[in-house]
Amino acid sequence: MTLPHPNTDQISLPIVLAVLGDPTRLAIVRYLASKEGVPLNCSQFLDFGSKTNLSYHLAKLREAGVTRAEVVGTNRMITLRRTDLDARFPGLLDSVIAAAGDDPGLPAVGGHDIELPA
Amino acid sequence: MTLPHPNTDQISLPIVLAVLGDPTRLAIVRYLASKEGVPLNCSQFLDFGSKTNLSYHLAKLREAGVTRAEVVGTNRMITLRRTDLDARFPGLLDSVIAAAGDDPGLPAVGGHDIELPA
DNA sequence: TCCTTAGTTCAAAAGTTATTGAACAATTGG
DNA sequence: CCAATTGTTCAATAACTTTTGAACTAAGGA
Repeated sequence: MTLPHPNTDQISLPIVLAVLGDPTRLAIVRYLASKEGVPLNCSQFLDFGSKTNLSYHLAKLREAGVTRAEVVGTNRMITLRRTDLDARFPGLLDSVIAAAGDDPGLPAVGGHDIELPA
Repeated sequence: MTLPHPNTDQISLPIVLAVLGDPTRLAIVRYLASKEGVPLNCSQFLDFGSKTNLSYHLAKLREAGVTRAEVVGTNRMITLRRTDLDARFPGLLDSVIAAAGDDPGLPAVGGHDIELPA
């Protein structure tokens, strides 16, 4: 059970830009970038939309080649395709994330503080 | 007769990304970047669409803060807002233009060779 | 096995964007 | 003034995107 992803060389600039041009998806990518290296499942994005809506936006991100989704049991572990994006479009992701961080029109990346077991 | 443009600090990242996510507009921006410093009027973009359609796309670019349009007689001289974009979103425009140049899925920037007077 | 959890799929509705042609406005040159 | 040039606006349409709830699948635990 693997989900379809484009190869690195199939990632298209206009599609990536259009996908990042949606505020919900930009927020998701910002959050992923802030937790880089940590695979997150879909429930951890529920602040950004309903379950159904997230399924839609996460599929868009995956199909554009921005994220990778790995099936682990009933979970989809989502990661940023940072290495692939940097190889394909050097500097693009960094400048987008830096720009999003500076944009006062966008919400700060949420805490999502993890409750650690006592 | 001046056309409305956002101030530099009003330029919004998701809007810029969405605007650049359209292939026609990305081509226009690439062309503008390749002719940087040279103000172009709308007719010089006719390769990218019909007159009406260009009016639509150029308005989107202008309203997003990506281009500036100056009224000179019956012409609108179009320029990239490179300085403003670089100030607002450092590195973004450069990485987008570099990425577009590398994307084999996108057409090369057209020649539009100017006929110099003899 | 049954129940729960995680996420997808489907169809409908609502909203947005892109494209077109016809009509229009404004400036320039003859 | 008249005609040409430059570009906009309008209305219609087509196409696409986003959002929603209900139904569904698949894996895991009791």
